[in-house]
Amino acid sequence: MTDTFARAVLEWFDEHGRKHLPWQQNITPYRVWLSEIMLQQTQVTTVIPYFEAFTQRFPQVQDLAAAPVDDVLHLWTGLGYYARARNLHKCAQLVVSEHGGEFPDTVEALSALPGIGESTAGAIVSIAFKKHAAILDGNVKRVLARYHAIEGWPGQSAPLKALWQKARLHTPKKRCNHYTQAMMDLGSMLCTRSKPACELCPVGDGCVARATGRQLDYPGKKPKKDKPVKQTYLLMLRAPSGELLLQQRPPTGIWGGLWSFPELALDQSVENYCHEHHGEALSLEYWDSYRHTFSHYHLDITPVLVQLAARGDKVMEGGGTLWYNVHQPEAVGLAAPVKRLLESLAQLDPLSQETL
DNA sequence: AAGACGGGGGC
DNA sequence: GCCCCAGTCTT
Repeated sequence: MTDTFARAVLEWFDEHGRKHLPWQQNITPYRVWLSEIMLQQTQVTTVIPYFEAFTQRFPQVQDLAAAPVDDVLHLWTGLGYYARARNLHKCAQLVVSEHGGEFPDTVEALSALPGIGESTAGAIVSIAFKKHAAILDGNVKRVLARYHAIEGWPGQSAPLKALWQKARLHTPKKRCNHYTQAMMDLGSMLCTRSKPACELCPVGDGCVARATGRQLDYPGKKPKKDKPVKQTYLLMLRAPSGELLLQQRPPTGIWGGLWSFPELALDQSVENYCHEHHGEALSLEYWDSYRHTFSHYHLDITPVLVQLAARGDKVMEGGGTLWYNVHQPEAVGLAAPVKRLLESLAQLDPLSQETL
């Protein structure tokens, strides 16, 4: 029997829910999976153009599995959390090699794949396979925390466990796909973080937070920590041809697998570094510093444009380095600040397109 | 259980 | 500026 909560949510969905998002058309497990991975910690309006680009470039999971990981990171550039892109690629390869190119249809099997946790698995099972499974993403957490007045920050295990219990309790066996979509819509359209539209809410009557006027107290906030500040030079080493030296970052950590400018700690001498690794520098241009903030620290970046006298043979070609022509860009993943700097350099140096 | 992991948008 | 977002993985 469908409980009254689910029934009210479904009724609201029929009238007001979103049904025209790109991944809601031509629904397949591949498209649902791709959208769910992109939507992890990322908002719908940001995701849409990336989803379109990916489905155009990789229409089937086999296309994604067969692509070089650099192509995947290139298309992912700007979305953030780049481990998602690496896991996406690995997952596609596993679906092809271990599952015959078809996504499994159980939470257990899906959760075993890289990048898919219990909530994403539940979303795929319910939306793509139309089977019974619960989800618990940021929207559902907010709706349920308010409705049931669940105290505490969901990053802690007790509140999280309580929220999962309520999520499973309310998830109906019938129309589970619509219910899953409906809860996400409810959270993003009505039960918003700062100005919930409780008067329009289909479950407002039973909501404890509304009854007590404490909507904004739920869900509990993450305890804040001071973010440390790190500082770095980003060296834009320019060859006589105008090309810029990029290095590939290690697969894990900040900007994992992306291509970036060589970094240098602020207490190091740019002059010495350049001379040791790249020979004579004709000029050094220190650009204005700016702050790039991550979820857990601030990075104060000082870009330095270095005009090299020669490309230099101390840098090996391939094996983690490349010379990047801003007018003939390689299909590689770039961290957002690096992409912006390269765009500035392209503006600065319109002549170099004649050099190739 | 806690920390790591991006970038963008709302306010 | 600060906060949060269609979470997952590692330690």
